[in-house]
Amino acid sequence: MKKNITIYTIAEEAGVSAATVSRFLTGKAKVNESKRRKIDEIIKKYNYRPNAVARNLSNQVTKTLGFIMPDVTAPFYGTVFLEAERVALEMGYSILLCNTMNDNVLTNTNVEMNYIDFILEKQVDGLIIMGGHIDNLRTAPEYLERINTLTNQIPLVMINGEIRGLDCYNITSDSQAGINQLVDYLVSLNHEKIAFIGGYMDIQPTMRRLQIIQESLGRHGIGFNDKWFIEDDFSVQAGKDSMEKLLRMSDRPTAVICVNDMVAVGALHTATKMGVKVPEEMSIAGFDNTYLTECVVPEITTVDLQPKKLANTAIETMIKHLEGNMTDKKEIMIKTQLVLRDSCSMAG
Amino acid sequence: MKKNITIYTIAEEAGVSAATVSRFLTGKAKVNESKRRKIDEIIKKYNYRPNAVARNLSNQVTKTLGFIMPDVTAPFYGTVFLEAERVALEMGYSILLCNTMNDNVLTNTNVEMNYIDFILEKQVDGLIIMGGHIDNLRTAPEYLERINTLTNQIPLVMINGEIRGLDCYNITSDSQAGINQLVDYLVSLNHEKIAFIGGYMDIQPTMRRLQIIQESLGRHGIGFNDKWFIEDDFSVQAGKDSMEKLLRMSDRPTAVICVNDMVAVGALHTATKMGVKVPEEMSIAGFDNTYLTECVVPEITTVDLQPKKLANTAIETMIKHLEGNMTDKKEIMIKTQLVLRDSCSMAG
DNA sequence: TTGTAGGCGTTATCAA
DNA sequence: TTGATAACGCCTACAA
Repeated sequence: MKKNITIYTIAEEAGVSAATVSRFLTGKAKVNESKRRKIDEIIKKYNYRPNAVARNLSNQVTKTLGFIMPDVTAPFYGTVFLEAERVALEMGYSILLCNTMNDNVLTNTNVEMNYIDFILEKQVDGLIIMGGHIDNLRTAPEYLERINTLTNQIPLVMINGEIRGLDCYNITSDSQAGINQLVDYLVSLNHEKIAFIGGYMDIQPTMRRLQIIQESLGRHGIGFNDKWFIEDDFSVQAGKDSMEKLLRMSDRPTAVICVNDMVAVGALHTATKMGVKVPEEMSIAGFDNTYLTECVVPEITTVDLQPKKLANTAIETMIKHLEGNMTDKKEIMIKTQLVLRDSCSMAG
Repeated sequence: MKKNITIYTIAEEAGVSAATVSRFLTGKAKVNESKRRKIDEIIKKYNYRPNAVARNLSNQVTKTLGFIMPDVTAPFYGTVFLEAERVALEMGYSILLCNTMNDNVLTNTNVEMNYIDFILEKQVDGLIIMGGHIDNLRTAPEYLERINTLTNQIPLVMINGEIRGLDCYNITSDSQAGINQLVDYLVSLNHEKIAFIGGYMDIQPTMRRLQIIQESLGRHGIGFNDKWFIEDDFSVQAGKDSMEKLLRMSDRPTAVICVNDMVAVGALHTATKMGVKVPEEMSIAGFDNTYLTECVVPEITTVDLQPKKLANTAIETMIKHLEGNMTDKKEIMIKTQLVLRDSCSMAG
């Protein structure tokens, strides 16, 4: 049972009080030059590091941000997280990450709620939530209630969440612009039979995208065939399965917009395997502009959601808030933009 | 400045002492049924959660594991992390993740060393390190020194690290079996001109894999042409560039083993774009068996490193150690295995 | 079964 | 500029 090296160990050996060592450590008050050197020496001798737990308790601040998301493993989420971590670190904060993917997306909100409690117990200074139940159209009432009380307990930033009337910051991808560009582009390529695959109907981003597509098509006087909305999840496998369904139809679309790049990659995979040439016989477009789009041939045309921008806006907004530089703007939109690659061409 | 709700708030209102509330919370001692109910009621009324920071300080234990890796965004690492998080959570631990990717892989070890200090300050109970400098053949001496002292400060588990003589647990992929299978397979397909691309020469996994390939080929009486080892990093782009170099050679290999799946996907991308048919004209194999291999056409033959097994072995070993159920086995090998898909065929 | 008191490692206040 | 001392919120002997 060897004793911990604490600020007292250092103080004693340096012949000063703990308070002085503390001042040396925080740099918040002057310390005599000679004592300063002595303290520094002892600290090095013991390889002493201040105990962050004690420090946090004393300061009532942890310089830690909770980050809840479905799954870092998905390229889009991963990119957002990595950038968030980078920016946070730069600003002296660290991130406590929780993946809720194991939670059932459509029903059980227990995991996510437990995570929230779990994170709060750790006394994070702020909480960032991306994706997940937060944008489920039929969010369980008790969950909504929980989120609501949450906003009184801790500063909250939501990334692409959709719950209205919540007292928190919302960083949102402005899908409108990107989708309009995409639809205009497809129409300019003479596509009129356009499908939309992937995503759950119950979840806002899915519905929202579909809606905007429909409106956008409408502006060109083109209708959307409901049969060509194939609901599934957000995975590569979903893309594979959905594309297969489309290809088995007697009346096929000529272009497919996918709810994200993973689905797009899956769709491309199936089309290619079934001998349907992309883009000659079938155009495919994705969402997110993750690195996946550049892994496959043809490379996939997609809508860039600027994950890094999303991330650093979220972190900076949070930290500004925490450090008292309040922003009055609670709603921040991040532009999206069409990225042209090789997976779309003239409708056959 | 509203007051925090503490164990005292609860105690007072429930008409008991803080100690009793604490007992209720930890369940480590009996408390009278009626008081028990009263306490429970007050806790619910205030939505009270014990402060983990204070608890950690008091217990001298954080139930938190530090996890250092290069980049969660890479599918292999991401999978390992996610599984680690899952298992840890199940066992009552949480994970503090640090990505060192921003650190320059070949030179600067400062970031990684800073991360270590940073994590130690947070008083994690154990540290898990995967990839990174840890296996650089020419690790800076001061870094080695740091790692060495580290093993005296905190339990350490390394995943696929390669520093010898360190007093820590090593969870290592037994590449041998998988690679032998792969080489045997390629040779059985009549390949004799086999290339190896991606990875840094200075890093153990790269060198190790190359070595095993050479030995394995040797057993078949086949030599390895050094010109066909193309050094680069571990990215998709590396695969693209390396394949292009190979294809520009007058004397081309007929099969390419890639240091990981990302490189393999990149290699496939370039081959396809340059009109070289895979696998008919060029066989490609990867490493890791990440989901990427099933995103592309043809799907990629690869060596499965069992990332989940790696992860839960690491976590379980660590927690067993922490909770006193010492294991004497410090070196644990995880089997690897060839996974056949569609990217290899008979040498033309 | 319960309460009191001291400790976990820092920081901050107040005198000196 | 420095040193005592009292928080910070919880846990755990020890005593009752």
